[in-house]
Amino acid sequence: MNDDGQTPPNVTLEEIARAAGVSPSTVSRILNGSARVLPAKQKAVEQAIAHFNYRPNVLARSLASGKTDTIGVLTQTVSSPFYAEWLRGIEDGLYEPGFTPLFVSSRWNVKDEMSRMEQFIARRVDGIILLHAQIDEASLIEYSRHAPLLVLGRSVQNSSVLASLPIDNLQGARDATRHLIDEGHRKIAFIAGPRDHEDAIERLDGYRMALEEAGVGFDPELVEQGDYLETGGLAAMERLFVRGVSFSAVFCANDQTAYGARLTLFRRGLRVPEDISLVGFDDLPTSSYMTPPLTTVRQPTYEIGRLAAQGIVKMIRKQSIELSPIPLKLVTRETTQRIGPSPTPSTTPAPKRSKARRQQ
Amino acid sequence: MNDDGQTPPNVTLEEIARAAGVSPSTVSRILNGSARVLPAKQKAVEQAIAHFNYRPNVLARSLASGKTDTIGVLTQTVSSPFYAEWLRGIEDGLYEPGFTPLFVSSRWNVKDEMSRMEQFIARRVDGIILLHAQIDEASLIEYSRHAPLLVLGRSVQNSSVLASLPIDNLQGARDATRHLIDEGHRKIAFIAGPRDHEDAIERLDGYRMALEEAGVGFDPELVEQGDYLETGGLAAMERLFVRGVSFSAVFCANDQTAYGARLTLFRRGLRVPEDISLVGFDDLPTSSYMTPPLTTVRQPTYEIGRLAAQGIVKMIRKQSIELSPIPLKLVTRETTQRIGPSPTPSTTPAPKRSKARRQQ
DNA sequence: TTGTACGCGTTATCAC
DNA sequence: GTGATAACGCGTACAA
Repeated sequence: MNDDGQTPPNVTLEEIARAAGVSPSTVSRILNGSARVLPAKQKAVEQAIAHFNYRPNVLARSLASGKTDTIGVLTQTVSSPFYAEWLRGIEDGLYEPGFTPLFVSSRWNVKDEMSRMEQFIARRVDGIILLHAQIDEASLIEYSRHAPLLVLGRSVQNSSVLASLPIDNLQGARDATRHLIDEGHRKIAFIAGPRDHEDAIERLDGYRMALEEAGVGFDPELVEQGDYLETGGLAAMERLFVRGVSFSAVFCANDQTAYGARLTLFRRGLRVPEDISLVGFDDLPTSSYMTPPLTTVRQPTYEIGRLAAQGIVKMIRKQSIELSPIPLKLVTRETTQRIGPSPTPSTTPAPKRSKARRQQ
Repeated sequence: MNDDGQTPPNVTLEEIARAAGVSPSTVSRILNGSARVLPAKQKAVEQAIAHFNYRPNVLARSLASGKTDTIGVLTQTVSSPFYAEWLRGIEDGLYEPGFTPLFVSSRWNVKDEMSRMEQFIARRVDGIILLHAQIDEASLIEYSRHAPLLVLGRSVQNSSVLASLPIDNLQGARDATRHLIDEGHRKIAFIAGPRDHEDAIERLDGYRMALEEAGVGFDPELVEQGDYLETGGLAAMERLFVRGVSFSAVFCANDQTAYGARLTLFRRGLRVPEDISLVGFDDLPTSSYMTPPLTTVRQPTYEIGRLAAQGIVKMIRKQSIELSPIPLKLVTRETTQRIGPSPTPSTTPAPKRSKARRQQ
């Protein structure tokens, strides 16, 4: 255990105290600013700290103080471009109040989600943010006895230690579909997300609702199953053609699905939007760089992430918070186009051009 | 401090011991399997654990044992699609050996990088993986005295506690450029990455080297400055046109840059690859879904991440590791096309079609 | 095989 | 203001 040159020379608070000729408590006080100390001692300690390059042991500190300044963040996968923005927002929002996020992925698996939650509790995180968690509500309540929980993209029975920030997928999908209808489309296909995803179901519902509200009627034939991934969109689009159904527009449950669908259209030599209009959902950073730029429903993920970070911190500090559902907004770009007998007798409506949106 | 129904009912090892009628050390032994215990006691303890829903306090455990089973992962930004794959690989690779990654972003800022390193050390992580870190080598060596370091995308003086896994950007860029030359291109523009990024410089060098090797010669006029982001690619491409230089192909320092450049081409009504060939670098998951699918240099990021995870674990266990530089491979898709007087007297070469590549 | 006692590095509660 | 002293929850020699 002696210094062989390789052993980490981790200095302790006690050694600093000895070097500075004060007691450990004084050093601790200076470190935390928890009380006034004579300037002379203050200086001596600071010099010792600098000299030995002392770094307080976070674990010991947490063990003694009972708080870790750590927030567990349960995401489905760190690698999805969609979650990435959320994580960035959370990280940024947590930075200023001095908390560190602990990101883990559960791979869309409820069992994994629960084991990750156990890990969080074992690590004594001060709070937890869950993204699209599928854990049942009873378990959430149980977990919330250990640390405040903030659930994103879902609605649960709120309490002082369990909050939720729902996202209005239904409204977003309805707006998008209505936009296509307004542009004259009647045969609008839909490529759905995973059957067991709450938000995927809501988006399907929004699509259906808009159709019915407009008197167009919902046609199951026009719906194909996707999986929120590019491959799924690609295959679903292909099946739509193989089945021979006719349509002038396609609404995809998310942007990645739209990317896949767009490739199938390209393969088949169909133009977007001249032949087929295309709409996505999420507004991923790259969607404004699709060819042509994708019309989609924007989810302000980064901002939501920041909101969530601020929210969980407030909960930890036992302050009350109120979270109103996040509204989504349609971003009209260039993959949609008016179709059919135009109400106004224009000859060839020029394709609209919205300015390219900046990506951070 | 009494149970008011809200206080986290965190059971301790000692309470388990009392409930099971054994000593704390016995419980500890059972938890860690560090010694044989009478089946009867074993069972009693396990029942108590289940009954009280006991979860060992990770902090206390780490403080006592001196290891945290945690790996600090310093990334530049969690939100980049490029890093996302690395992180996923790292997380997966760390899972089996029982380590937890601690992801933090330094936002391409050396000062942030160093403060994050301090945090890692303060948290007593068992090892650290750095992605594209710009910290000077002397500091790295200093940090490596506290925990083994593995540096990705860079080459440093290796030791038993400091390893690096270089990525051969130069070779990748050279291959890509050579491919364009082979296809008959002579005027090949290049949109560079940030001036202070080592890999960006290497890619520029590879481009230049290929040109010189082929006797085409390097022309500074054909080089524009980008920033590895879509906006940068968009603007750089635009400047290329404004400056009036002529070219038949564009090689972008990374895929995101290519996305931006592609949009400018679209805006100007130029077809890819019929009018201009386009090549990227990285092979992001969405690049195979670009319209048309992007020819690019593939970096096996996920696999590199797994390799890194395994590597750092070995270093922690004081096993020797050997990391050979990662070769990159050109993936020929549909944004490049033969040009000019074709050596073989074909009339109109049909655009090549590679099968769409799966994403994860 | 099992229990006791101490240490891990801090914070917090006391007196002084 | 400052310094002992006792937690914090667990691992682990050491002894039994």
